[in-house]
Amino acid sequence: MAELIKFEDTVSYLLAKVTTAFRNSLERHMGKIHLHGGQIFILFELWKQDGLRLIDLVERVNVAAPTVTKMVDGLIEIHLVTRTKIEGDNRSKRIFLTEGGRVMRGKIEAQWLELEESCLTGLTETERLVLFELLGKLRSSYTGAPGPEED
Amino acid sequence: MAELIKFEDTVSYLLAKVTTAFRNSLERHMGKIHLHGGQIFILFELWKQDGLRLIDLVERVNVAAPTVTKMVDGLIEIHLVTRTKIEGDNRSKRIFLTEGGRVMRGKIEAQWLELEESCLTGLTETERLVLFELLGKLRSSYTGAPGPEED
DNA sequence: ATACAATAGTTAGCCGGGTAATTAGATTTT
DNA sequence: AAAATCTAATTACCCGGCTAACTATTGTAT
Repeated sequence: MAELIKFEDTVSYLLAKVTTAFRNSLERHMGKIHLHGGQIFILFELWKQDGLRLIDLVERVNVAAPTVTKMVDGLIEIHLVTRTKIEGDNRSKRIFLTEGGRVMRGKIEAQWLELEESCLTGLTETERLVLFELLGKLRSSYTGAPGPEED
Repeated sequence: MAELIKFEDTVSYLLAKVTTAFRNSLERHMGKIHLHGGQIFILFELWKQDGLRLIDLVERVNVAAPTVTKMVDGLIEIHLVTRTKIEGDNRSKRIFLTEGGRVMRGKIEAQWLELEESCLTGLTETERLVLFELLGKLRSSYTGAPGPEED
């Protein structure tokens, strides 16, 4: 008879629990400044380089195109970005920060620091560094390896 | 002038990226056996104790009641569980595994091990242990601390 | 010029999370 | 007994992810 896995003893199990908890915490923190958790990743990229096309955001944020469309829709509704046609290519559109979108950075940074602190309480400085390192490895193990496609 | 945060250098940023990557990987692995990523956490609990009420699953899985309702709906559709009224309290219902639901455990364990290995490739045994430890601390920092509620 | 292929973006619809409001039944208070 | 409260579950609706399919436009081949 096959022996049973203790799911709770796997990294994947803990990852599942931690990731939903983190998403909730992110949403709660950003909700305090009337934003949603996903939108800020669009802003992160626009702060680095304004006027990106949707497809550029898709590459940089690493989520699917329809997801970016919806996030941008939300940001347009609250007047943090605009979406304008490109001259020379009627397919593309550029997304630009509004003044409000630029100003929002301060509030988001404040919430981000709170978020960071709230999830790292209880960890020593060394543990934080190690965690950062390991999460980085996890990330690249996902993005790097395409994974088996057999069905 | 306020100095700008490098969001990419925070644990929260990496956590966000790992979160979506992990969720995608989970969905892809479970999709291979025609399941969805959230449903298995219901099964985990029913394998430990069959016949739980919805509210019991809410506590154990740690997601909101409507989410559990939807997951159970999905599991009923594919005939892995049933939902039956309780005698003595017409508000509650118990969720029971079907034979198919019990048999599915083997397939899920296989996919789970693949998932685990795919995300841990590139980590040494020591790193895996440390990661497990740190994720455990993260988890309890979320579940343990209610967090500030000031608005 | 015409046909075909590639690209940019959106729409539709699904699951996983959430909150708010609702229904129905059980309990408690008066 | 009647009213009020609490509890269990569902429904409706939101955002964050996805895939598939569709619209337009641009580019390329014939």
